Amino acid sequence: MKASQTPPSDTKKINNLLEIESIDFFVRLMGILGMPRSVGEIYGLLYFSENALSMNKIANRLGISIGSASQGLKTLKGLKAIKSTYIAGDRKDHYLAEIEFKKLFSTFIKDEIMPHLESAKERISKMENSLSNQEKEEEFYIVRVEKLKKLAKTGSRLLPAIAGILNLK
Amino acid sequence: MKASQTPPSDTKKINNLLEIESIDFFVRLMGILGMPRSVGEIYGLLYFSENALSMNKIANRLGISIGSASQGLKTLKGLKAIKSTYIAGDRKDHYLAEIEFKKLFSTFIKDEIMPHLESAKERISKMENSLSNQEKEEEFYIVRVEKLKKLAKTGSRLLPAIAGILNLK
DNA sequence: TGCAATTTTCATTTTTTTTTGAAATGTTTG
DNA sequence: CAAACATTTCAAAAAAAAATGAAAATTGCA
Repeated sequence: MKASQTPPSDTKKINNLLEIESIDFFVRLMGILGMPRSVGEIYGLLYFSENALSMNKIANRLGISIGSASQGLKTLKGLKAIKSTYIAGDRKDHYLAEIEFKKLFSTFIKDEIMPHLESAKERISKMENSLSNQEKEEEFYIVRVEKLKKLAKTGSRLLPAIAGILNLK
Repeated sequence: MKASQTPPSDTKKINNLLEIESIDFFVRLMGILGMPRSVGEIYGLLYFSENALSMNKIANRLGISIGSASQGLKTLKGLKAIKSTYIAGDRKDHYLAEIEFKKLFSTFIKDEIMPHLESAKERISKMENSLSNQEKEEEFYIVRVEKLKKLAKTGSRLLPAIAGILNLK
């Protein structure tokens, strides 16, 4: 039990306006990316935390279960949105926000969106195969399938390009 | 009651492989955009339908309630992903898929994402205001707030740019 | 205008997703 | 290596989102 230096306020529930706004902000942002509330909360808390926080502190301050905290941290690690640091003389893992958002977004595109594109291409092939010989002749079906192929192609170009742009800036 | 021309197969449940694949495809695509299953189903059905379908036919073929169908069509109209056509001698509205996806995506960006950006900017201001005088001096807080502002700015540039690219292609 | 057809709305139900927390697993060090 | 601490897992509970369907509103035409 270390209690030498007063911990700023890491131990109790979130208190100040800044944290509340930050959490609110990231809960919404993560929400757009389809991430659960807890993921946004954790990131929002870490974003304005000057020192690394352990899982327990995070769960305590946010008032969420350690199960949620564990799961949320795992997700954030996967997105490369946080990093762990080792704190001398402490057994626990401690987490810091990765503040380069480009990393978060490009990981998101690469890991969450691109795989969909791959399976989309397969499904488009299936559609082509399931066209009857009659349908294969019809302008209507030809155009629809072409459009889908073009969509997949555009996606395959555009998404990595976006991820790339993010990595420059 | 009109029954002069045999309706292709609009009346009964979805049957062929092509429709199944199409629905599957668009359910997933709409899912990525955070839209409920019914929205993807409706669009997927319309996408390979050569003739316009009424709400009732849609609900019937998909086996969903008219409430869902109504709500889903409303969403799709909002996204400009479908258009209504008038069919002579029929009171009902009939719907066709808008196959220019660019329209769908740019509407999505404009209507679903950009508004978030606006409120994000407000929230960033709130964070700035809630910094204590002490915090205002600290590098740490200055950097974090700056990063957020940059994020908002990048979003404000990049998203409309993407919508623009889609509208050219 | 009045009526029947169509669509929308919305309280309720169903389904899906997220959270919880206790047990299992893993890890460090005395 | 054992025991104390930390983390993960996962079945069950809670919460959130979506679908249902009947009632209300709207629409168009006779």
